[in-house]
Amino acid sequence: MIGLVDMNNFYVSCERVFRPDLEGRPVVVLSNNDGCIIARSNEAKSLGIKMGTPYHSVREIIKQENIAVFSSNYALYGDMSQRVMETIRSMVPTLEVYSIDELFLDLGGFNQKQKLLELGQKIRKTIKKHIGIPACVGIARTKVLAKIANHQAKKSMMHDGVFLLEGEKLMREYLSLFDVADIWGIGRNYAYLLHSHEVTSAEQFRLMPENWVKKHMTVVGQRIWWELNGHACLEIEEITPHKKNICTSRSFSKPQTQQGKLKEALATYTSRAAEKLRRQKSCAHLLTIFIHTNKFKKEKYYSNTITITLPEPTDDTTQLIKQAFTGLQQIFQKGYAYQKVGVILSGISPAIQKQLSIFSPSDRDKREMLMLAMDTINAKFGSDTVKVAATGIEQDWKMQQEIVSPRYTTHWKDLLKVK
DNA sequence: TCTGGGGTCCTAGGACCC
DNA sequence: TCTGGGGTCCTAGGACCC
Repeated sequence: MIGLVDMNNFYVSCERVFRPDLEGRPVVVLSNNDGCIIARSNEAKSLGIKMGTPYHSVREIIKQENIAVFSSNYALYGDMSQRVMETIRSMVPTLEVYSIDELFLDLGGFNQKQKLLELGQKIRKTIKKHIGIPACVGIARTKVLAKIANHQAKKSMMHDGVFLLEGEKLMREYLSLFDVADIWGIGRNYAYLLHSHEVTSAEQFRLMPENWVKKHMTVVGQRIWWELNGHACLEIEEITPHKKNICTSRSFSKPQTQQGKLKEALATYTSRAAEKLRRQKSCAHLLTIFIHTNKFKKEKYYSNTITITLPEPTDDTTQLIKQAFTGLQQIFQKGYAYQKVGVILSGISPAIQKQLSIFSPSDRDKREMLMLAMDTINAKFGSDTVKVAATGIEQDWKMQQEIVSPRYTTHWKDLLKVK
């Protein structure tokens, strides 16, 4: 059996751990740059606030209903997530961290209904007690079914936050009521396709001919179909594979026209991307830069992208920034107000297999030491304690985060004061 | 005024090789 | 008239996820 633990309204719940006064009050969390709503408390959901709504379009109702608003605080959410994962790992040894607020459990050994439900409850109670985050648990034979079971656990508190979806009769009953569009792996386009063939429930999809599914939805759809029919084809992946692409980008707080500002931002994002690269002990040999103006504006839209093949795979921040700048030079055009710049590292290989070119800089060892020193200092004293000068001092292009909560758990100066 | 960011997998088609 | 067969690698685009 497979379990899916999913934190309830995770970002909102993280904020509430340190602000218990917000319990019962509607709360929302905004995306980077305070752009969209990306998390909502149940109260906010019932007020009709939709996921992904631009903040500015709901200002009125936020005021009227006295909704608490937070900028996103990933330092906090990431740390809280790790704590939850570690806590659960001590109870169930085989698990897959699927996202910041979700994990799959391998419950292979457990088969008794009662035992499964008890374990689910124990997990919920422990993370609520130890970390303060509420969660629900869905249990079923496959990942896709566990996802559906989790929906059910969340939907009605009748089940006390744990739902076991097992047995032909129960499956038929719940899958008939479950919208095909809400199945994990069925997105907007497939939902549209299925609806146009009068398939609206998960049960109807499960009864479609396999050939039809394969033909119209490729093997991806076929796997979902199998999973829905109780045959597991998606395994628990305990080890997170190394990333094949690493992307860092942000929108500016205000549109930027000067190349100098874009360079600062680009150097900053490249530094971040290089850190991610070194953390997974990899090197990249392709570097892509993209820039674009705001497509929602009336002014003429410009966007461009360039991919540079690096002379040799590298994880060196200064090398990457140098290449990024030459790329920017080529796609930057005067006279536009840019909204965003970003960098993507790809062609990723393990750092040990570095393929040295004959032109490789002779001070390689020194550079490696430098990166190691930077990472060590920044890990100990906080991000950006030391950084490359090209990232700028003022950074007045930086994204807007007006209502961000303290980083309670990761920065000494933000530690919660009790008295 | 104001619209997030970071990923994965699959397929088809072209270039190229022997 | 008639124009091989079997592969690999790469890329773009489409689908999806949180």
